Amino acid sequence: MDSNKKFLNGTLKTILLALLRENGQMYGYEISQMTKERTNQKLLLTEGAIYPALHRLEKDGLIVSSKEKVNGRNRKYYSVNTDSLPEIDAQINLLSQFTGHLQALLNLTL
Amino acid sequence: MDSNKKFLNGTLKTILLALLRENGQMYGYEISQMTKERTNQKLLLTEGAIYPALHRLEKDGLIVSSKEKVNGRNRKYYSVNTDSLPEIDAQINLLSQFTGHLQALLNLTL
DNA sequence: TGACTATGCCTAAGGGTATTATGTATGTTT
DNA sequence: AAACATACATAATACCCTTAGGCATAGTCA
Repeated sequence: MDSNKKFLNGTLKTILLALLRENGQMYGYEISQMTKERTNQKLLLTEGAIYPALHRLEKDGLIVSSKEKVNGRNRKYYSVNTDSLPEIDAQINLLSQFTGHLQALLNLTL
Repeated sequence: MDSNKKFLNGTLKTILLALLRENGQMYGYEISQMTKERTNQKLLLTEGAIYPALHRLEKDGLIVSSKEKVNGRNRKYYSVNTDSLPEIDAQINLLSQFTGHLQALLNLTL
C-alpha cells in the first residue's frame, strides 16, 4: 500500500507553513516525526520532501532558520517570518478552502 | 490570483474517478464546466489537465470511453470500469482520509 | 456574410516537486 | 561492536499540472 503519498504534491509547503505557524519553532526531523504520530503513520512527510521544501520556503523569505547544537547534535530550527504572516495565512486559507471543495465533491459520491 | 490550482497535483485523477462514479457517464468538457459551476469558479479543472488525466485513467483500465455525435459535435463519454470499482472506491477513500488529516492539521492553527 | 462565442476534442514545452536512494555524522542501546 | 535513533543533506528520476496553442462544428449577432 502506497498510502496517500501521491496526494501530497503541492500541499506540502502549505502544510509546513501551518505547522510552523502553530508551533512557533520546529526542525525538520521533528516535523517528520510529529506528523507521523499525529496521523497514525497515515501521513508520512519524508525527509527527501521536507528538507528541500524548507529550503525553498526560506529562499522565498517565508520562513527563517537558526542553527543550534542540542545534546551534541545539530538542529536547524525554522519559524515563520512574521513579515510574511498575511501571505502565510492566505495560503493556509486557500488550502483549507480547497480541501473543503474536495470534500464537497467527494461526499456526493458516498 | 492563481486560486488553488497548485493544490490539484496528484488529486486530479481521484477527483475524476469520484465524479464519474457519481454521475455514471461524463465527457471532458462537461467535467470542466460542472466543477467550475459547483465551486463558484474556485476549483478550475482546465482541459490541459483533464484530457491527459482521462487518457491515463483509461490506459490504466480504470475507466472506459465511447464516442458519440451529439448535435453534430463529437463527444467522448467516460465511465468507470465496473471491474475496478473496489480499487476506485479505495482510492476515493484514501483521498477523503487525506483531506481529513489535512483539515485536522490546519484546524490546529486557527 | 463575417466575426465572434460556445462547444468539444487534443497535444507539447516547460517548470515544479515528491519519491527513492543514498551519504554524512553523533549519540544511545544491546 | 553492531544496531538503532537522531539530524542534516543532495541527486536521479518520474510524475503531472500550467500555459499555450491547434483543430473542428454550431449558433449568434452585427
